[in-house]
Amino acid sequence: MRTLTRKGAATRQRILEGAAAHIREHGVAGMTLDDVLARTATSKSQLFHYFPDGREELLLAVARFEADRVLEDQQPQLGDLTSWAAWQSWRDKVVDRYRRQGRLCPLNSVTSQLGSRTPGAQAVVTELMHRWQAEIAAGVRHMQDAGEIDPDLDPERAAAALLAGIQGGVLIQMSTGETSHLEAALDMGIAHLRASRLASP
Amino acid sequence: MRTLTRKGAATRQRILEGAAAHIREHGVAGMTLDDVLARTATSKSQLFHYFPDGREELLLAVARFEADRVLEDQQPQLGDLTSWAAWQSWRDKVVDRYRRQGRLCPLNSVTSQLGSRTPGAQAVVTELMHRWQAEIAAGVRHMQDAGEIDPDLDPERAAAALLAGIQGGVLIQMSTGETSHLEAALDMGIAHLRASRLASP
DNA sequence: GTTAATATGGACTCGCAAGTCCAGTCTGGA
DNA sequence: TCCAGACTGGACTTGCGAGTCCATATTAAC
Repeated sequence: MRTLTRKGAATRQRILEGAAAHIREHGVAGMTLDDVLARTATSKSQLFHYFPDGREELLLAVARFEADRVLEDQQPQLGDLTSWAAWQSWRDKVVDRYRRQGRLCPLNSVTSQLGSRTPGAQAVVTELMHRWQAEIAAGVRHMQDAGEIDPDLDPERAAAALLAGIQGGVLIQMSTGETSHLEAALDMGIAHLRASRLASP
Repeated sequence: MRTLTRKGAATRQRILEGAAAHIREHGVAGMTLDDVLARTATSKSQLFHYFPDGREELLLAVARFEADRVLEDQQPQLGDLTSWAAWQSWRDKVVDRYRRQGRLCPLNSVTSQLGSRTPGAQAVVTELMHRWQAEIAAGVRHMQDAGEIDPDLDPERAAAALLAGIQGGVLIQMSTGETSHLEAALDMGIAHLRASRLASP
């Protein structure tokens, strides 16, 4: 794949997005290469032309694609956690995003299929978590500078806890279909940040 | 499968535990029925004799098996959250359990394979979450009765948030291999409970 | 001890889905 | 205009793994 013509790039993108859409609807286990071909009006040779390593490479590309969407979907709020109102607005956006997404999490689906071999999938998720945590931590620091959060609180550790709550809330939603755990985790996490200033002298 | 002889029950159990062990090591995607047969010294006909619906039924049985282990592994601490020391002891046990388990979560693996069809798998997880949350909530109520937690706090909601933090911490550990998020979530959740009494008048 | 149900061995079928191959078409630059 | 390399169609191979079948062995109850 030395160079891609405009047409080639478009085809590659069509395959990628078609695979992502199919996975969002049916999960990874319910996706066959032929499904993707049918949905995107392409042929086997095209798929292997743009993804020489076949299914595995395609799944990895989907993982990257979905990982990027996760953070994008939280902007601009996530990048601007500079007031309690902004935090609340971000919280609502996260809940709304995952409520829309429904019971299937493409990223979890893909990574748990690729599993421990193919370290690439885990690397994608790990990087996503780091970037996500960094953005939250930046918000915590900003509120500390504004005197709204106890300056002794470790921003990274607080962000890690909040992030874990989000992940768990989404995971539970995948089984129960309810977002109540996600909401409880976010609300408790934010409440803890707000209360920290009062608790410390 | 009207009645099982003692020998039959033992064989069934051997197959079940063999499958569970294989999944813990290689994930669901890396498990074939022949793998299980080889590992447990049984034959195809035996597997289909005890699990007439084949792979699907076996996976569901593994899910139940693992779900039971999750709560058992937290006892007796989880059932006796009656002092802050007990909470801390439970927290340590949870972290230790998942640190031992490593990067593969059998339950997540199984449910994400069985997916949205086979509602049974989701039901198993949902029930596990409910029981788990109920035990935590009981601990919260106990501490409220003891005057150690703000009585205005909703125990179920607090338990839901704490549970979400645990799930997310474990999920992140599956990618990163680190338990730091799990620890941060637990510590923050418990700290929030402890601080609640001080915050309210 | 007889008999009916239960337990076991292992060969066989069969379909699916990943991946290969080659022949043919299009595109862009010299 | 021409040609090298990019793009496309689709038939074909291949292997794997779930599930079936039947013959045989074992158990338990009477």
